Amino acid sequence: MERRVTLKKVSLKAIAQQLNVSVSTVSRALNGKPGVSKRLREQIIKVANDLGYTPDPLAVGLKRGTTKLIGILVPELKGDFFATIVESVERALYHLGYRLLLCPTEDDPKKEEDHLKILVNQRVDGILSAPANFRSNKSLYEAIINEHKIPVVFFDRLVEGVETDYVISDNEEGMRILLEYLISKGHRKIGFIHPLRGIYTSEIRLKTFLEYKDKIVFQEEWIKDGKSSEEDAKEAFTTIMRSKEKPTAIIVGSYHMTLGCLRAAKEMMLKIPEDISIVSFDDAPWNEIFEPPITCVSQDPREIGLIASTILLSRLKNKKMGESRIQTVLKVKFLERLSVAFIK
Amino acid sequence: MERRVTLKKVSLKAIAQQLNVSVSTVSRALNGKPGVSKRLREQIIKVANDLGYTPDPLAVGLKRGTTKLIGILVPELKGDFFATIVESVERALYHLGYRLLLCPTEDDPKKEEDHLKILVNQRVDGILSAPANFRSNKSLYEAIINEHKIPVVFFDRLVEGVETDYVISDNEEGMRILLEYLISKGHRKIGFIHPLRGIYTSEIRLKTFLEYKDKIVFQEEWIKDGKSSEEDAKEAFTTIMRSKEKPTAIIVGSYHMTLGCLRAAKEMMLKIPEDISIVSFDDAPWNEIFEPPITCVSQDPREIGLIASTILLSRLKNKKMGESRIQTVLKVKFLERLSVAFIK
DNA sequence: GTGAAAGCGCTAACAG
DNA sequence: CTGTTAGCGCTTTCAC
Repeated sequence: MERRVTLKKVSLKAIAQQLNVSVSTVSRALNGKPGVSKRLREQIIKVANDLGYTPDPLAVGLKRGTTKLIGILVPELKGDFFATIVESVERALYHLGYRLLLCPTEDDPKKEEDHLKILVNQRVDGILSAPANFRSNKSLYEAIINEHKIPVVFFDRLVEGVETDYVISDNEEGMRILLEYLISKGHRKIGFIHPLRGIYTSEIRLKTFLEYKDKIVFQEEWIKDGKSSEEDAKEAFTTIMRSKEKPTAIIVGSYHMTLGCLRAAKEMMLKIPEDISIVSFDDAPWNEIFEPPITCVSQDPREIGLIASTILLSRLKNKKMGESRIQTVLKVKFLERLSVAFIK
Repeated sequence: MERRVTLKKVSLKAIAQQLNVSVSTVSRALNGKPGVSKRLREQIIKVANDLGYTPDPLAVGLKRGTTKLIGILVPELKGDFFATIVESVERALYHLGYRLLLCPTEDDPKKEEDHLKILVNQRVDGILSAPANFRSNKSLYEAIINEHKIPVVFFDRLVEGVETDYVISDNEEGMRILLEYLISKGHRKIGFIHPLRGIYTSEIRLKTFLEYKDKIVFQEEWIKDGKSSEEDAKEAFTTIMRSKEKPTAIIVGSYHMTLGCLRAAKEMMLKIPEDISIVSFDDAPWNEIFEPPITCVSQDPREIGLIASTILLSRLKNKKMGESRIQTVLKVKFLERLSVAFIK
């Protein structure tokens, strides 16, 4: 009794003809609109099922202006964090009939802009975005929200000044935890390899780091832009560790870059934590398996994805939730492992 | 001289009115169709640019039956391999104006089926798929290809018997390399934790492993279904290493599962490779950083994505390439590192 | 070379 | 309750 597997193009018209009724009646019946006799409605539904009817989303979209498409902008997919968020979002939206238009930005505001314009053009119902830059594309986002009335929810990052929903982690707190921990372990000479400048999380973490200027031994050469990439972080790490005066600990601003730093340490035959202590932003499955396991502050990407989806969904349902913004800041979790030495 | 950032709904009609010509002329002009005077065409193009016109993809799709949408089915995003493929595909298709509809299947044929039906319904122009199962959904795929005429390109995996393009890796060869290597290192007691049964790569690797039955010490309890998951692999590994008679080496059928095995080894205080040798399918950035670095056969996800996209693109261009199928089998690369001991 | 008209599949007034 | 009509934005005959 297998369901027909080959759903040939069957339109409202086909159903209408088969029952000798008009297309509009069929439309009403199938959409649960009032104004169709119970008996006829049931017949129509039956025929529709038998024929394997599914509405043409293009036609519906054209007419109704709603596409059941959600655009999701992420800098990248590699490296578990954003991948997990996207998976989580997909699971939350899937059963409600929404589909994901995937837009990797590579942290390039220009590519982000292109994607955004296309999403508007495609008439997506909503947009989830981890923006490439905390300043760029501000007016574009505002136009999308205010003029095109497409709900936008930021996650992990945001664009400063854009009034909309978001779910991010407490990056200040994350940096403070890491710093306080290192200090408590006796470290004063502390370096920071931060993510690509311009990214919201990079700016916040850097800003918070700089607030500790006086509590630590501050040295310009120990602060480097790892550009969110494994290679650049590797180079940054190497440079720092080659300088005359070395730090005793380095804070690494993201999981990709942690890989780069570990690679560099390995090549330089540096023992962690004996020769250099390392702590990192973001956890990953392999962090725990490394020798030594890496101490870090972590965010839960699954939760971020779920919350972002939930917020978007409520906007979608409730077009007129008005000005009340849902802005969530998640606590980070501190995972103490073995990558930090105690300094006397 | 910034480009207008807020492209309000501007249609062909708007342009037509502004120049006092008909909509059809504008359409022709903008689509480079013959039958418009050079002068008029230029004017139209200018006005279109000034107004920031972009064709409505829904309307175009409805009319022309082409949507510039590509569906991509992957089991998951976590873990770099498929994430990198998707990124690579996106980069290849992006500049040609194609967008990705992301469909994570979680290796569930039912979810795969749902996604496929929706993709057909959405009238995607093409489908890239790493199918969840080497048998399921065969007739659905065939219907999509033959009846709906939507080109399908399999990557990494395929569905047996479905006549279409694909790009996969040489899994038999991969398994042979691993096995021969272990044997050359003196191993005879070899276990295998394979990916979820039913997945193409799992079946092939298992089949090839079994062909070595007579050249190794074969033991049922050393072969386990790691279900492509970290947890299941961890449990499988633990069980195997608790059995009375232990293998000296274990082949792990995918990168996720490698993490699980390493975790298990750590918990059981097993030293690699002294207590147990490990080799793995698929490489990952962290494989090299582990202590010891993991010996493996690897495929290049970037290349897989690129080839798959290229094939699809040529199908899209050349609807009538006819029966000639492009079926690519990529060589795997063997990366010898330090996770295998030499057994006298 | 250009315009008018039909229609893709659907929804939503407006009439009966 | 049901059918007719119009139209979403675009492409594509078919006339002129």
